Amino acid sequence: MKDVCEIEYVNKEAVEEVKSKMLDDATLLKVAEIFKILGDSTRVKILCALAKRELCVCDLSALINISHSAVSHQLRILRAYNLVKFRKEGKVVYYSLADEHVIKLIEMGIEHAKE
Amino acid sequence: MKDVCEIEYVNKEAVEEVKSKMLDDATLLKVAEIFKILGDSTRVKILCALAKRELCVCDLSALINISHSAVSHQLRILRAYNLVKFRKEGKVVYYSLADEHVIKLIEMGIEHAKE
DNA sequence: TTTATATATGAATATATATTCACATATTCA
DNA sequence: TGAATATGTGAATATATATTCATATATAAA
Repeated sequence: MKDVCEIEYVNKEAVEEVKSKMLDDATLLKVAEIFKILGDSTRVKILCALAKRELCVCDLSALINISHSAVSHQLRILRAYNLVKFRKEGKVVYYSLADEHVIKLIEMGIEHAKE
Repeated sequence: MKDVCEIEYVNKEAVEEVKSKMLDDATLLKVAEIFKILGDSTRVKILCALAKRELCVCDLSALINISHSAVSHQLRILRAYNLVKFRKEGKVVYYSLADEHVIKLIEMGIEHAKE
């Protein structure tokens, strides 16, 4: 790939300039990763719901009309990325947002979506 | 699914309250959609690069070390969502960001990633 | 202790999608 | 016109992942 490009049109200065200014790959990969988490409507719905109020798995299941299992699987992912926290009360597990940061991101997405 | 939930634990008031406050499904789907676009490292790299400077396909290919074809496919997606614009100069097609809005979103993602 | 219920999870399945490959198109230049 | 080059794109492939199903775990209640 690289050697092919040597003999093709490439504005080397431009490429070098941008390369020096760009964030490292690892960071950009992390950026894509967080967006990938937000890039699923079930997870967006869960996060938006939890932004309004603490809810249990069954509530979320009823609210977004999806099986408990599916909700649980998605909550697992959201937990893994520290986007939600939870507390147990007997059999019931209540989920809420880990912090307000995620909502800021989603709100920007909403702005974009509404355009 | 719905009737199963009738006989299970559901805090109906909570669910109704949140449901009334939530954005409609169509909007949330659109939100997830824009995040899905940003949820790929190749596309994030392309957008971050274009945020610095207008670049052609071959430049992008060399910069992020991926085949022309792959870049072209991703640019097609970014074009479809009006995230990038382009101008032709002879054989060469120069791409740039459609607007600064996307970068705001990515910058928030970077903030999150750097935490 | 037995039963019922809320949640979690592994495996299977179905679907989406990123990349590659081959080829098409468009433009420049000899 | 014909060759070279930059980009675009359809099909195939490989991989990721969302959901379902079956089952496990944990807690409460009978």
